[in-house]
Amino acid sequence: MGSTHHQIDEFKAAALHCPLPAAIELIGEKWAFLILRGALNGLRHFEQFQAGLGIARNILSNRLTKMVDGGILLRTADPDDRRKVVYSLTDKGEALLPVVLALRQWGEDWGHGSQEIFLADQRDGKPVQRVGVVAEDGRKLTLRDLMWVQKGSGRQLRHPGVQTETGDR
Amino acid sequence: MGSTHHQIDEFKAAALHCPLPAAIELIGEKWAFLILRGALNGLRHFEQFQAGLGIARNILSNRLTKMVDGGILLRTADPDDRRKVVYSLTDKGEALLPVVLALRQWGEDWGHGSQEIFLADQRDGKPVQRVGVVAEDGRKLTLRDLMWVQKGSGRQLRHPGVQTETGDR
DNA sequence: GCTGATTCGTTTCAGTTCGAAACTTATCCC
DNA sequence: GGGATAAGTTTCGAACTGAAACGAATCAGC
Repeated sequence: MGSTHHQIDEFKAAALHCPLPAAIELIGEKWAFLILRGALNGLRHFEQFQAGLGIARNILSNRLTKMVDGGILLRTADPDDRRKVVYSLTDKGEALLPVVLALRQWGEDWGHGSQEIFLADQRDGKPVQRVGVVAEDGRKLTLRDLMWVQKGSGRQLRHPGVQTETGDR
Repeated sequence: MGSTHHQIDEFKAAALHCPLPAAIELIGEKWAFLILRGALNGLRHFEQFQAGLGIARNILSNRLTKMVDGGILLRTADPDDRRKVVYSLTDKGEALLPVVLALRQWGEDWGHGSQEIFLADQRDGKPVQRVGVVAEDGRKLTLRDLMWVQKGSGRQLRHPGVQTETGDR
């Protein structure tokens, strides 16, 4: 039972209650994420998503159903044209905006296609701040500034990222 | 050519230069994202990822290679044990922390497994702020507070999310 | 230096998912 | 009524996934 196994166990224990795997089941998939981006940008109908994203119709149908079931999208009949269905974001879906924007900014930063467009505050037209991890006092934090703390006890658990290397013996 | 097609064209034009699809190719996939989470939490070796995530070995191998090729992970020989390989996050990989944290917070907010652990500032042990979209003046913004603006021209392009409904005729 | 265990993969193969195209149903417009 | 449009569903070959077995290199003990 060396350092390695202890670390895996600790990780697995923490992962048991981690909300990430469930979240990833819902939107941690190429098309689901692109559908979400489309919805955030105003796409609302099946044909819009299909033509806009270039996704196969059966896959689109499948993903929309999953996202509706997952509470991200709302499926309603279009009152103006009953052939159409309106897929609109729920509050839960809109709450994913920071995730999408964070990934978008990351992509811009690291050269995955730059952009001649930016997201701005409607009130004054000024660009929004970068999404980031911010301390209570406003300092921008990086991985090495962070630690996990257990609620209640306040016990410090582990530094994410930085290794203790020869930690236990 | 009604409102619908115009909207698709506009979306597709914007999507052409959007960094998201490329970013999603790299980490917009269940296992890649979980590997990233593992790496952010200190996993470094093949066996750690395999046992910690419960991923099939061939898939893990494939994903690690893609993430190394994508510049998110660095593959180095372990100097202390040449059987081992160290997978460590590059700066580009660490820069994904806000994305992971944003998704984690979203999962917590919307009931995908709560957590008795929180991420804190090492300096004072206080929890980090919520990740979000913030205006230049510090106001927290929602989808309806935003608009796209073209760089240079300053031309306002579209409100994300909210529809003009009967916009063009 | 021999033996067995560990680490990081690769190979194999059955099962699942994906995707392009054709098809179906309901609705709209004229 | 007739043609077009919207939202799917069906079909079927290609691609991907995952469990298990296998393989090469290294290590630790003796």
